[in-house]
Amino acid sequence: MAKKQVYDHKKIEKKWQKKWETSKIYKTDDKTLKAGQKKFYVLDMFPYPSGEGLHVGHPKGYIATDVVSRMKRMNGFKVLHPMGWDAFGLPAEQFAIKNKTNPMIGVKKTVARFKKQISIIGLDYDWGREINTTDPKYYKWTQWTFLKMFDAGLAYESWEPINWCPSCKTGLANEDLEDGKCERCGSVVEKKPLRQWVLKITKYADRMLNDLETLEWPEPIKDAQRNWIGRSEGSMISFDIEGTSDASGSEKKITVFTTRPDTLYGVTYVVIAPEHKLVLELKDKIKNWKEVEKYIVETKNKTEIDRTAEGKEKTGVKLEGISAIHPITKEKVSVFIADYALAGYGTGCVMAVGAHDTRDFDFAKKYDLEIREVITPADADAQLPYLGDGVMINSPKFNGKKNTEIFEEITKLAGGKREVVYKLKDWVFSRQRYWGEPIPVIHCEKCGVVPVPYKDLPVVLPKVKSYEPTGTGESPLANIASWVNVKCPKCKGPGKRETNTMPQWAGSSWYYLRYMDPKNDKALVDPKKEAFWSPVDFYVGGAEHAARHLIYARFWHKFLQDIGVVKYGEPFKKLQNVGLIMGEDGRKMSKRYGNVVNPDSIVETYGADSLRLYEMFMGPFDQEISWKTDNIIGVRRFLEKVWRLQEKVVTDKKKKVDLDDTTEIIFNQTIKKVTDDINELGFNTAVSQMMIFVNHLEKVENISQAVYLTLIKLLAPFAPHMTEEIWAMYNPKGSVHVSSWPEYDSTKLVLSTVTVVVQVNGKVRDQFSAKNGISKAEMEKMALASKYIQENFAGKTPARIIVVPNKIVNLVY
RNA sequence: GCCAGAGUGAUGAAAUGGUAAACAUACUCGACUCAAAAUCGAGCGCCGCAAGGUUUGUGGGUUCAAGUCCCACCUCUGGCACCA
Repeated sequence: MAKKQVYDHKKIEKKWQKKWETSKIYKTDDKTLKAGQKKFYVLDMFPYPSGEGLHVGHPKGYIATDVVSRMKRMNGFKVLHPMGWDAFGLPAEQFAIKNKTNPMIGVKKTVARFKKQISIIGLDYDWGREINTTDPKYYKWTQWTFLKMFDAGLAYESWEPINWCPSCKTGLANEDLEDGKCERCGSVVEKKPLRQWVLKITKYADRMLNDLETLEWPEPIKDAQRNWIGRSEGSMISFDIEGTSDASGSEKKITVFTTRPDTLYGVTYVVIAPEHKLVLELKDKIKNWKEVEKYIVETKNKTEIDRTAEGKEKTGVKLEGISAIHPITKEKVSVFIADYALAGYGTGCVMAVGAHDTRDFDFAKKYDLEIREVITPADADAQLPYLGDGVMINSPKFNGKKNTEIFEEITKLAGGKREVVYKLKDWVFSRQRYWGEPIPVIHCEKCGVVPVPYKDLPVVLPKVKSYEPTGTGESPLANIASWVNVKCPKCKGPGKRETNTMPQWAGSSWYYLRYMDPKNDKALVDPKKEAFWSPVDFYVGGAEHAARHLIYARFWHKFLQDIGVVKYGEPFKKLQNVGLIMGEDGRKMSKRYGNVVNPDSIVETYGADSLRLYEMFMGPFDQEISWKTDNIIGVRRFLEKVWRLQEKVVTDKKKKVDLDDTTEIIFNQTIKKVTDDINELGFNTAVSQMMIFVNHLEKVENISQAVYLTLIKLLAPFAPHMTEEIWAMYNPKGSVHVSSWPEYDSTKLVLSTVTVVVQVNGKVRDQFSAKNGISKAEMEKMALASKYIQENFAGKTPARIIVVPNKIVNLVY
């Protein structure tokens, strides 16, 4: 190659980013969608555009999806790789409060900044599909889906307690609390019940659980979802409360849910959650009511964090004067309230078996209650509480049986029934804040809750003077009389708009569908486009969304399936988590620690291609790794080596360049490894394989154009700018990014000569080279003839010989 | 407390049960240079002058062979809703 140019990343990257923009090579073509076409929808969890801008950790996932999408495009797939903004939520609102400007303005600025930072990295997004959850044209459909849920009876109003800071006069999320105190002002946080909109996500618990099996997700994430949904099979069993029979003779009951009905004979007391309504109903019979009431108040003022932070120490109060009747033995058992029972799970009541449950054991020990063993452990040394399986004792009719085999029978005997219970709670879907989608309903004195007619959507967020919380717990929207007061769509009488807004999760629960058809004003998504692109083939984002975002989106999707908007039952077929990039000091990148590195400066100094390559090379993709600017020089050197290889490329077509054996093998191995590794997200090893190949090519005198351009193709997804520049030198028209992905010759992956290791008792002692495919017998012979064996074991016959073809002969003496 | 993940050179790391440390950074020495940078070459787990020995958090086990599988433990990271 005659031309000797320096690798000038600034010039090259600017030039191609511009060219790609004008040539639109990354535009997703959906004019002609046919069923048989290969499609690949690859998606990043879209960012919240904060004022701080991007640090080098953010683009790691974007670069990975970019590498994958570029390879898929070269493989002949129709690729959908979009980007957008999840821009509702607190930070923009707080910015607005501070600057007294509409959050829309702040969002515009931060989006522009983010987009610029993302753009200089050279990602192949189709920006024609950019979406923003705060755009009324977008949230029209968020509101539309809410109305559909309302129509389906899945949205209801309920009084739910929130964490309330009496000094800031706002509601707080659990994460805004520190030891039960407001993170910002330190006041003790109270529980305050507010009227909320709630979505019946629990209706989908079973489906969400079962369909997990169909997903190619990391097992830990599936586990997190299973735990979040928390299905348990158990028994509902009732204990009569002594002396509470009414006129008809039936008594008040304490109904417990238990996963261990087999331990029923071991019940020595019963626990009711302090906030359970049954406690109030029993008020007149409780002799120590004052004490009980005090405990209830204490519990109420504890936040959930507080309640859980207490760790092992169990507290509770005995309800004096109250006894429950054991449903089988008819024995009297005492009744406690204790905050380790939660009203929100199961029935809110627990049957306590000190001998076979850790919490019950701790509690029984503390209050000196009887502990009655009903299962003999398989292991005689086992200590109480014994949680495992065994043989029943102290349980008439069941003694001698295995505990695992009596669940049904004992439940029946106790007059109970088997039931399935979920941990999953319905989704509290309203926020008393300004910066969110207005919930599209109207409250009418006569007609009650009336949905806004579909034709009136979107209900646009009005401009207000103050974005501050009102102090009453209501959204700032409540202060805008002109917006709040409307006619009831039904009776035309006076009505008031709902002033609660939706949580940030709403917009992100379905955005992947909007990318398929971003400009559609008639429907959430065109059914043909949905049918073609669904599901998302590959979804990448942080593991912190394992439970919340991914549960909400799956719920939302399944609802849309039920009303016929989507056909496929799951939104995200394959999921991969990005490992965080930490600061050089090993801590999270944050302004607070002063360890933030911006991509802009790295791109300036080393180039976007080096940044991309480094983030892919630095380690396993899903692992958390510390950033190290010093190490970028390694991938930069690699790119320069690739660039310099041009000097060895033979362009004269008459001159034939033969591949020597070794080069040919490494060449084919490299194609295979890079292809396989990208598919399996082993980006770091894909890069190192290319390094090995390039290091080898440096030792070779001449390189054929075909081999060089194949290398360029393999490298193109990682370093799109430099490879495009090199490609253009040999192919003035076209782009490497729409060229075809290389294939390897599977007959040329192994050298004709292999090194065989001679081991004695598993330790390496000698080695010899042999022809690839050498027979086992031949290997054995050569091993016995090796120098080490001759010198140390001559004449001795090994007790055993293990031969691993082409690799190892292990002699056992 | 529960759930999940991770412990390998100075550092980031690699390794279908089959030669541990590929690739890269840092470092040392050398070549080129008046010099420096860049580049190239050599070395680089630990002990040892060497021969050799030894090494994947700790302790056991399975196996001809263990970083990899099993059991127990320790440490770190992330998540959590004491879930009956």
